[in-house]
Amino acid sequence: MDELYRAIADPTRRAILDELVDRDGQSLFELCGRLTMKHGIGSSRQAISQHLEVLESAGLVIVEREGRYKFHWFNGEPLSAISERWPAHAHRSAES
Amino acid sequence: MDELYRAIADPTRRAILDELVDRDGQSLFELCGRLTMKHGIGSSRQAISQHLEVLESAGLVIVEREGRYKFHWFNGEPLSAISERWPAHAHRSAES
DNA sequence: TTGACAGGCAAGCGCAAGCTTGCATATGCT
DNA sequence: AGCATATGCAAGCTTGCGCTTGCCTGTCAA
Repeated sequence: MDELYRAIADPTRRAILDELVDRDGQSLFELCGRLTMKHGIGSSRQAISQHLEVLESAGLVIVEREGRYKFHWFNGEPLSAISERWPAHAHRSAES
Repeated sequence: MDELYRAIADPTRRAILDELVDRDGQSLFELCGRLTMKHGIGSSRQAISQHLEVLESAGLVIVEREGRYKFHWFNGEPLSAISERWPAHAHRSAES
């Protein structure tokens, strides 16, 4: 459960989540290309792979192997723990 | 906006938010005591103070000085950016 | 005014995290 | 079989972060 907050703490990993929401089921190479093009991220393939491991262990990305390819899907379910933990509205009640 | 994710990445800062939700308007000393008692956090006063700076710059904690005291309020509004950015439900549609 | 109390500032340490590099494994095509 | 493709593994480096330590500032009461 601690992995969730660590996972979304990195801007590159957040961009990966954005990309997967935009187009689900991408492979590692596909992700690397689109991250470079659309998000200006110049990290190596291994770096992205390590990010995906973190996202997977947090449950935010679901992986499915198919031959020599590895496809990734976004899963936003773990994020609900955040809005359930803290109220999203301002807690400070209006007082003079 | 990047500060939000960094702020909730640390378990001690998350405990501080929990504490402020539980009892709003605490001072620094009060927070240190309750964090030690209820959450088993043995960090020094300076450490907690630095955490509060991070939370404040993320907009998650609102500060109000009163004499020599400094009171802290929880503000959950910035958290809404998370649920607005990614869908909380599973994105992978059932297939096969 | 003196002293106690609440908090701030800044330098330094140790560890974890992100990234790179180099090599290894596995799948598919010809 | 042989080679290119797609990904995995592991060691090493560097930066950032959380924390401590020591001293300074500001506020209130006696």
